[in-house]
Amino acid sequence: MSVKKTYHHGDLRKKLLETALEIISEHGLEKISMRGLGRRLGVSRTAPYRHFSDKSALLCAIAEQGYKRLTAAMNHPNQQLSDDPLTRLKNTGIAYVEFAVSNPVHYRIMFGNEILESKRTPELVKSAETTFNELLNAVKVCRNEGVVKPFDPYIVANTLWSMTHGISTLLIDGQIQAVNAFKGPPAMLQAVSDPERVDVKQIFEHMEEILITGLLATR
Amino acid sequence: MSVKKTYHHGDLRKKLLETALEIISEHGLEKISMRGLGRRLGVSRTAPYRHFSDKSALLCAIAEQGYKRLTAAMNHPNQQLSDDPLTRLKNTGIAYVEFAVSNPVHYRIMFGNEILESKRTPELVKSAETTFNELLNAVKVCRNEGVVKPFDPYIVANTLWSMTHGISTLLIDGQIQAVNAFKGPPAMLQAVSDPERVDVKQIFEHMEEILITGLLATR
DNA sequence: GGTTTGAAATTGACAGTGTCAACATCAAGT
DNA sequence: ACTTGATGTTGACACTGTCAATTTCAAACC
Repeated sequence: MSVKKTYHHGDLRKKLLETALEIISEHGLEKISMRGLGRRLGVSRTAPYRHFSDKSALLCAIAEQGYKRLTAAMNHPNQQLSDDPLTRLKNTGIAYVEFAVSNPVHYRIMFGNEILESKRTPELVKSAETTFNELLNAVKVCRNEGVVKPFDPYIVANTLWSMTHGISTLLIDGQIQAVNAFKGPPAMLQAVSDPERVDVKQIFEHMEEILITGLLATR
Repeated sequence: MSVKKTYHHGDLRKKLLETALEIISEHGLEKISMRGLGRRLGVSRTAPYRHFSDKSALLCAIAEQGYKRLTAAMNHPNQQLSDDPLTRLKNTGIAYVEFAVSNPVHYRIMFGNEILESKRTPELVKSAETTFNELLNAVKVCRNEGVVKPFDPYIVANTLWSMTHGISTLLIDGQIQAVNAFKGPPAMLQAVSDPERVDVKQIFEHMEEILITGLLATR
């Protein structure tokens, strides 16, 4: 297994993405740098620029990858077994949150402020749209089959997205008093304090019940 | 009105916070720098360090200010006129979103990834907790008065927070296809494409209706 | 097979950053 | 008058993103 030291790396682009994710997982999003990336890969400091015009372009590529994986997760056959469109919608939501929890690095890049809106690549924009349309379709099916009130599907989709995104954020990095908030129900505290064992389904189901049946007391 | 050039600035700390907000509003969050701040204030590059141990500490101070204003907005008498606790809860939500829309710089710092979790100042943590407790209390009152199903108040509060946060994010910078999503209902398109005229109430009320009465079709 | 060419990788350079350590200034209290 | 502690300054270090000019080399073409 000789390590041949060629001038041309071969598949630097792929390695760059891989290594970027490694560095971010290990040392945090703020530590990633084009130069450091080159250093770690035994390549010059500007070599990465042959594959990504920008630091922003690198992050866009990671985010794009994230959206594609997210879409795949939401589409995964396991999520779509049921005949009931509402169940499928719910499973889509669970898949979303599960993706966020198990891919926090991607998720943070996808929805953080590191990528300026003006610097989003067309590919990134497109894959984000695809993801959203996935959710939107699930909602539309529910509506067409009459299992859901005839609200505007866009609004419903955005509501669902807001909630799942909210849960994801809470789970990933306990914004504001979120972590404390979860101290209420013991099961959730455990879930949060031991991220490896988050029972996404359980948490999601609580919120989902609220969303489906409504908050208002029935008297 | 002579400009006296004293060695000691006088109220540099205050000026630093003000100017930081200016710079971020004008040039974006990624352009803020301790050195630039000193430069703009006609002071040396390390002078800001006399008032904020860190760049992170500066951002924490801004975020803290944000939480305090947010709490005040949620507590504002105008929001709390009604006798109906559910109406008051709803008004609290509206106040939240309105705060986010009219203080996007603060909001982004409060909920962005710029401040590492490990670097949050105790003051920041405390004011964030206070804000969350505000919401939590509004929920508890609803529950105690029986206008809301007896769900766990922590979960309800987190659900509400997720939704309001989601809307706020959508309104502030149109994540994923959010902006397109709002193209559905014309009123919302207008709201989003002309941020000065966002009718927060209208948007919030759609989502709020879903949350209150539930998504499920009543047959 | 030799030559051309274009992608990939390199080095040098510039301007900017956060932050530390040593130092200067000055208002206020002893 | 003297000390002192808070505030502001300068120099320095090790980084960063990114540009321009340059080298290397594998593959395509005659």
